Amino acid sequence: MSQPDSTTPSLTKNQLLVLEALKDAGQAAGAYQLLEVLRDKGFKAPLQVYRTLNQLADRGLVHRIESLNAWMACCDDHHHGTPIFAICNDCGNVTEYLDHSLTETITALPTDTGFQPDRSIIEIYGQCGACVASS
Amino acid sequence: MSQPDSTTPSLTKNQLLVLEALKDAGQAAGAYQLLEVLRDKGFKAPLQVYRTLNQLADRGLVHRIESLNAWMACCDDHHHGTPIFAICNDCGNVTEYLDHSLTETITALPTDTGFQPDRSIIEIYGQCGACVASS
DNA sequence: GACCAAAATGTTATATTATTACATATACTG
DNA sequence: CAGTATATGTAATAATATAACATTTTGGTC
Repeated sequence: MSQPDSTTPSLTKNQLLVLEALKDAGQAAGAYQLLEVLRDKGFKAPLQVYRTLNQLADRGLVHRIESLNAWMACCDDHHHGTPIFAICNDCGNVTEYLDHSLTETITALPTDTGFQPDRSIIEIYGQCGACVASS
Repeated sequence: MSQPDSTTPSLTKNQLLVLEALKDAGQAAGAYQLLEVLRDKGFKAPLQVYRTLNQLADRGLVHRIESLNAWMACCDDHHHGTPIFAICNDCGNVTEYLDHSLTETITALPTDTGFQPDRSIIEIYGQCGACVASS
């Protein structure tokens, strides 16, 4: 092998910057929110952020939360399977879960109609443990 | 009049117009797309459409497809349970499914962390039967 | 190193989606 | 009818995302 590491083969400078900014955020963050943080590092336009986020998402290093128009660093660099997000109505915190059997159940669902599933989006809203406890 | 029918208690004029436009579309449609259609009926601003779509969604008569920023008329006026959408990568068609047990499985998932699920979003991308057949 | 091609990046402008703020009208309740 | 809540109208603007094109960097080849 010529690559340094098969799970993270040479991220570009921008990819490292965006990934780090997202990890630093500690939570789901919007593209413009990341842009503000990254201006210090020389970022100037939204497209720089969007492009990089999409590149990282293609590698499975970040996920897009569709219902929030936000992005989150993957919980464990480069897993397989469909991530499931639990989003708190009160504090807004997002937690990523993985459940292989659930992924199978879901993707199996529409196949009786000939539908061939590819990828799926699962986002669950509710009240997180901490917010339940303090309410 | 009091209420003509407990399942559809007196929709307002705008609600009827938007719901009909969405049903006529026969597919998921964006808010601005609906606005164009509804200009004939006197609609002039996006907010008129968004407001009405949200009212209809609250009643369960339309659903929002988060990953498409689009809206769809409910498959069977006012069901319970989480709708599941299968979206074709090729033709863009969206089909709504209902699966009560799956809804339970999903909402049960994060409860071991104290998370109290409320509502969930499930959108599956792939190739629909028709597109599989013709490819 | 000189050269080319491919990929990545920079930059400007613009498209698309959604909401805020406030004015007006309509419907329900006592 | 008065008062209130809900629905609606309208204008302005915010928030999110992409198109189009210029430039730079990277990686291979001679």
